[in-house]
Amino acid sequence: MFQVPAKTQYAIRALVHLARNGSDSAARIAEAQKISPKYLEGILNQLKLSGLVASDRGRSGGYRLAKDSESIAMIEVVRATEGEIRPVECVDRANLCALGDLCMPRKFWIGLKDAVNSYLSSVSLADLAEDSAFAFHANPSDEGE
Amino acid sequence: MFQVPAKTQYAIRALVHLARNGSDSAARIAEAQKISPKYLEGILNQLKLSGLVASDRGRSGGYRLAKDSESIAMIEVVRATEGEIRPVECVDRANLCALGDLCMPRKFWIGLKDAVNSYLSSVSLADLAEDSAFAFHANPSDEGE
DNA sequence: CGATATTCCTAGTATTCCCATAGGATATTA
DNA sequence: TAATATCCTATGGGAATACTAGGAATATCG
Repeated sequence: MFQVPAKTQYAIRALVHLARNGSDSAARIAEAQKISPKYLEGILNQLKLSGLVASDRGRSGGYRLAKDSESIAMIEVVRATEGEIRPVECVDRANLCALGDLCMPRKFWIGLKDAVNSYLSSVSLADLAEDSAFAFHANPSDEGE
Repeated sequence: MFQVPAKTQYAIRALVHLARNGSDSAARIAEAQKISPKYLEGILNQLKLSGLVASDRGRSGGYRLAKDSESIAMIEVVRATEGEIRPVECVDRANLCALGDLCMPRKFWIGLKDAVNSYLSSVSLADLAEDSAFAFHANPSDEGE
């Protein structure tokens, strides 16, 4: 469950690459990050449409971050590639659910959405770009074996 | 993103039905909950293998909860239908990731996993079964329109 | 005993989504 | 003008999802 699509993982790695290297072409990012070049092109375009990166065409063109990595929250990246966090359709449609009274788990899903949104909002691209070993979480998983 | 599969939604609704009604056949649960009957059969079987429900065959058989609804955490339900929460493959494989140094987002994903696990562990089936309007979350979403 | 109602098991299928590839049009610059 | 980019559209393979179908095994009730 909650398997993150390759597209989102690629987007994140590409953005970290830009945060660290400043500016680069899609082809070079793809090579450095071991991502299918043509596929990455489309992803970068999507990130551009969402305002996360800017691009320049032509011979010495390429992509760069459209704003400081500190001010890019990871939830923006996820929204850019996958849209809004929405465990079930009815979470953000007020009380309109086709199931009516059968939709008793709705508040439960809203709680899940809030938990995920809250975490993704608390981490910035800059946090990922600095490669020091830091903890994102309060209740760390077992790492010790 | 994070779209919850129909299977998991069905499992939850079926379990709430059992928590409220005590015991029932797959066919009647399916009818009451508007779920494809044959599909639900398989799901209930899966829940049985995970130890969440018990079953009796034969004419007056059916399904019932294998333990109190208070002691069934929602994470158990999710694990029963979808397996472990695992945003990316390498989250629970210590530091062994095929990407090696390129896997800088690993700690980020572990943090997400922890956030989701923590929430799903904090809610019980009993919480869902009582139909009073209660809040599962600390930072509620906008509900006001 | 026999009809009925149930769970249990296996196989198949239609659809959808994801990931990637291909080819080229458009733009910029050295 | 040649080279190097981004940008745009279309397409295909593969996997997963959500069912569907048919029946075997099991228990109950008259």
